[in-house]
Amino acid sequence: MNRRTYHRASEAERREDLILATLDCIAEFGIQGATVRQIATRAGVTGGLIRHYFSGKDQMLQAAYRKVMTGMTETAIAAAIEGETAKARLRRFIVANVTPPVTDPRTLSLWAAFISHIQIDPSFAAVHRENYFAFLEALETLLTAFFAEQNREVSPKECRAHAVALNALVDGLWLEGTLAADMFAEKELAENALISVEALLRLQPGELSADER
Amino acid sequence: MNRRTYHRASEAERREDLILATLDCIAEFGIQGATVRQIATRAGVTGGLIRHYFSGKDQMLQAAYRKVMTGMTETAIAAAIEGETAKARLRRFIVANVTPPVTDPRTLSLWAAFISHIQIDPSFAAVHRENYFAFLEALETLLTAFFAEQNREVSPKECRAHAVALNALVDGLWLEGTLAADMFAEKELAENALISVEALLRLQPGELSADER
DNA sequence: GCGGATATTATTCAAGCGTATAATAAGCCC
DNA sequence: GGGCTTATTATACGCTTGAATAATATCCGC
Repeated sequence: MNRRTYHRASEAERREDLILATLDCIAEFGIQGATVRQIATRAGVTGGLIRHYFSGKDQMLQAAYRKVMTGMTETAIAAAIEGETAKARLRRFIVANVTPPVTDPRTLSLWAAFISHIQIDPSFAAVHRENYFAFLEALETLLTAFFAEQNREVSPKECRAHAVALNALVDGLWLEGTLAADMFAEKELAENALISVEALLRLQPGELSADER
Repeated sequence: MNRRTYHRASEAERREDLILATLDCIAEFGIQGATVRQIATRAGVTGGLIRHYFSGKDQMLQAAYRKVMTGMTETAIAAAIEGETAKARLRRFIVANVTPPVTDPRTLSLWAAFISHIQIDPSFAAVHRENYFAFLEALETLLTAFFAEQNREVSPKECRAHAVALNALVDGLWLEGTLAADMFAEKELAENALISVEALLRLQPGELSADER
């Protein structure tokens, strides 16, 4: 007859906990295994609470998707701004995307689970689109600054095409490197990424990849 | 009291039907919506039959995963062998991977749904690995032949690195082009792919992308 | 065309699902 | 520290799930 004792948390805190628990469950059991009860258990609460913070399970999943994507993009952007020159910033951005914590099997599982829902639920498509544009724009900005720094004239159209190709390469290496992590040493993947990027931009070999710090 | 009339199909035929129905359901309703009953309905049979051909739902999903992946790889390989020179074969292989029917939202949904299960179920990881190797090896073979044709000496190690980068680029463009199909004209994506590949291989601009048939 | 083998249907089962509602413990204000 | 608000628990509900079983329609060899 005795109820569980509990702590009344702040709204922000509780929502965060629920979202993190959602991601844990999806990563561990798949989107099928991420049930309301499982998530609640993981968050240390009871199932009913979810409906107090979200209008339903679907809306919570969507919030979780946002969290994953902004996490990935922000990690790479944060790494980039540490660089002192445009070249260094570009370089750091690329490397961050093929290096932990971005290359993480768990993150990839989550990403894929959400991607597979894009065609089914339009609200997931919107989240994807937001983040794709943010990533592409970040890349384009880095590129434009880099070309300017090199006194190299590149039309906006070319710049966009380069951004699309770089985005593809980075995404692809991220996939490969995370799914077949045992095949690549951590440095190897980053090295390949830099060499490939300098080739894509028609730079001199070593211009990005040479081990300058 | 009257039972449905039905047709006794051959094992191969029935398994095929069930697998196709499984893919339909995953694409349409997500992996959550791909229930035994839904799949059976789609295949025009009743639920119980699934257990007659597969030891369980999971094994059927795995068979469906195999089907999707071999389909994608084989389409690209089939396109490649039509080429007369090594260069043409490489070119056709690349283009096929960023062109319908490979760039198809449905295929991407399926692919992503399965990818998200790799970390959960080791048997899915095995399927992924098989196909990743097959794709990488196909690419490596095409590349080796191409370099030989060009009388260009490239060490096996370099060749492998190039294959990894090309694989990444192709996968990434496939993702981008399929998820944001409205942003790219069909030719535009293939054009970008070819220009990027020739850059990655340090070829002369236009060496692959110039509109030779 | 008949009989036997079996592919397929029909039905049942227990478990788990997302959601709704009512009871209650927690913590802040005065 | 007593009362009010409400975050949280507890419980119940109606459905759906994957799987197991029994009944039966189909078709092949003869």
